[in-house]
Amino acid sequence: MPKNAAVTRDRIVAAASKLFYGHGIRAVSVDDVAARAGLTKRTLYYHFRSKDDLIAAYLAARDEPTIVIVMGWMDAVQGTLTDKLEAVFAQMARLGRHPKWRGCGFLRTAAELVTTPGHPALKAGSAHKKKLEAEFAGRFAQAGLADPDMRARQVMLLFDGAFSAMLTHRDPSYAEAAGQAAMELVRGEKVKAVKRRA
Amino acid sequence: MPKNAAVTRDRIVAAASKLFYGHGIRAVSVDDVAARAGLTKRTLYYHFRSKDDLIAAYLAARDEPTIVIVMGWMDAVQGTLTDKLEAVFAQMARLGRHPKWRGCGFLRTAAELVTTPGHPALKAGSAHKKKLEAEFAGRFAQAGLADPDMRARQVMLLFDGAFSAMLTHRDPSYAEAAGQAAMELVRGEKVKAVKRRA
DNA sequence: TTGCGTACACTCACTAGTCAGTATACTTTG
DNA sequence: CAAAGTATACTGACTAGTGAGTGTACGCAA
Repeated sequence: MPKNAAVTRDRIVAAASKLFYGHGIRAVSVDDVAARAGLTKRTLYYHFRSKDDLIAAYLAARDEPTIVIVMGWMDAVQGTLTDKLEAVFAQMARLGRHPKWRGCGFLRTAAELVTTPGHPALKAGSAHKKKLEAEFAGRFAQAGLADPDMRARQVMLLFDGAFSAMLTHRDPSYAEAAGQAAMELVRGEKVKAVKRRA
Repeated sequence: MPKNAAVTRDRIVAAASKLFYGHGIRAVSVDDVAARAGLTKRTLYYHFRSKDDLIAAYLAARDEPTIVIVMGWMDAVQGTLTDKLEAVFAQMARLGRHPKWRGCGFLRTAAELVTTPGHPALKAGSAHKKKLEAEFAGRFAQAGLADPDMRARQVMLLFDGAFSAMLTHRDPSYAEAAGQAAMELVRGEKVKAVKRRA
């Protein structure tokens, strides 16, 4: 029974997402993805030109939902900016405690594909991180920080550092340490913005 | 003419190091390493039990030299602690500008081997990062910071975050941003230690 | 009845690891 | 001290399996 092409495609991406995130890009074969999606490799190649295309689709599918989740953590908290930042990193630590957690899919993909500079998945990863940084910057600007862009960048560095350290040491407390640093950096900056906008 | 075993072993590790760092663990075959070392795969398997052993040897060989380099950056600077930190991250940015730079070998290996929890290479990676953190903590304690361990951890988070962001965006300026954050965190802490030690 | 979506069976290159055997150097023994 | 034996360091050819990607045929829907 031929299904709607978009539905099948989504099923393939969902299978790829589970496997690529869980085991890594190179560790997962196209056959594995096809089997998990419940169809043959030939069908997969009908919907995707190559494995590289599939990898790019995997990260593209993770972009928006990830940002919604992280910003959801932030916006769910009623309180000061530092309260919100604390929540973000606390939630990150919570994720890190889950047995199926395998770090940041974007960073791990960047690490694996480092030798193929123009790869669409790498562009997707870079764009994703920049979007997240911009979201932070927007929140920081609204809260009146003097240099919201700089602070957003610093928080992103702590964010990615926390991912890396949690992965390296399998210890979620690194996320909390990162949260403390983020709070401290932002606290030192508060309320200066009123003088700014000339 | 049979050579000294240690010499050959070192040549294999050197070849593995170049290839694993340059292309990634899974992207490099045992044949590739053997060819680069100028011997046959069978000889490589005479010196190493498995590819996993070779991976572990690769990271083990990078541990000490890496720490010496980073701490060398720090100790080479005559000046305040913040001057030293600025230098560390500036040197990091300089590395990132090199065309052969491929991020942090330890972090990339951790990302690739994430599905094999007990892997000796992962332990080596974790131990390496902890050692570097301890080196920072030692310097911070000597400089009189109130909580050198916490600050060292925060600096390591920025350090690994800078690696990740530089790799993601191919932009060394992230290391400089991380350096600014590190300096700010440490500056807020200075000289409190005199009151501490009860 | 066209063409979209699917499956089976296949290619060919590559992968970790092994088998059996060899040349050289060191050690033991008559 | 010379011959025989043994450990060391090494090789080429191989196995058994996996990798991405493809040629072709078939069924179903509009």
